[in-house]
Amino acid sequence: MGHMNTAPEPAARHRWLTDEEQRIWRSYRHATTLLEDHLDRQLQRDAGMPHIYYGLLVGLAEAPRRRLRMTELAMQAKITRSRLSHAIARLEKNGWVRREDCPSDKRGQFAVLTDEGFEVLRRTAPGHVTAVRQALFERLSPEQQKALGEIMEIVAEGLQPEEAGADLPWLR
Amino acid sequence: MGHMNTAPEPAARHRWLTDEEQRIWRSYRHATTLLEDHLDRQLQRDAGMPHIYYGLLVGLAEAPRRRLRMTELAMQAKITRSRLSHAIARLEKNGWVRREDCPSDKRGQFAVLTDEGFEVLRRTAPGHVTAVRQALFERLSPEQQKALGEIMEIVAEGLQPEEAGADLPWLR
DNA sequence: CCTCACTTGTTCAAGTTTCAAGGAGATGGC
DNA sequence: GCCATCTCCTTGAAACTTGAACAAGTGAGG
Repeated sequence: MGHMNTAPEPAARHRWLTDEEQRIWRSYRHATTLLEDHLDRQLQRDAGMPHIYYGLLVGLAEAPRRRLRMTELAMQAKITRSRLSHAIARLEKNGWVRREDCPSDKRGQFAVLTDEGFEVLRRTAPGHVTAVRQALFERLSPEQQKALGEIMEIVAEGLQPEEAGADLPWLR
Repeated sequence: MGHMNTAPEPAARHRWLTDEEQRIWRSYRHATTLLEDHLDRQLQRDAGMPHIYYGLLVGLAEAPRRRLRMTELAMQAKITRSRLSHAIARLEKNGWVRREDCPSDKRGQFAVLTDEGFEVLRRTAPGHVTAVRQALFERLSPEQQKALGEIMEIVAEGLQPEEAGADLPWLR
């Protein structure tokens, strides 16, 4: 919206990125794009699904009784309920997930990992881990790995959809 | 492919991630997902296009005569030609980009940033830079910024589609 | 009870991305 | 010149994502 020098926001907020910051930002964009594409293709090829769908199966596999309410799964995967609904429909068609009604809340649905889904995971997880290891961990020193973890934690913390904004409801 | 203990690859390659590595990997996934979603919504709201499309306009704005061959633009943005073709079609419909034939190669097309497209960029760039700054740079110490740049450069280097694999053609 | 506000999950339509296929032009050997 | 082959870019269909709208259910306060 605001775009001129005397806009509502202080001028300091409109300052450009320094050359160094631009360089860092470009590297970030470049690397994250390449890595996501790489893993997406790896999983599409080896497991027949995109990375995000794989993450859903992992989420279910780690949950008690291998099931999670739709909303919980959506939050854990950081996607909208709508997107999850479509995704589960597809995974259900594959036979890897099954829906179950929630007895205590008639609106609720559980997404349940089937044995077949678990099997897919068991079969493809090693290859996926290898891909992550080769692309990331094998290339970074222990110090860099530690730094990366800290940095990403800070960034994520600043963007939490709920926790951070919950006490400032008037902002949205 | 391989999935049992005595598979073609050495057992060492199948070792799981340590707890620490898993923590780092989760933070990475979490942060990059949130940041991309955040910027995508910011640009969809303020500029009426997804982040990647915005990046295409920036690429054109920085090019000599504000134009680039389709293939060059696709490489710079790290997307397929097909995807670019669809994207440019949409941006053309918005009046922000125009196609021009290449005189020296009749197969070739230039994507050219229109004045209107440049204007959109001029109007929305400050807000975008602010979003990046707030989400990333304002939260990291100078040392962390430096580390992030180095890490991302290393990761990107290992995933270059062409440069890196070109001398190992038998791998793909 | 009843009602109003909220939550849960789905659906629809529009937009985006992917993949395979293909038209058209360039290139290089013969 | 001619042919096979490669490159440039587009196309179409299927898969995936998004945001708004919605039906159904919950729950707190009267």
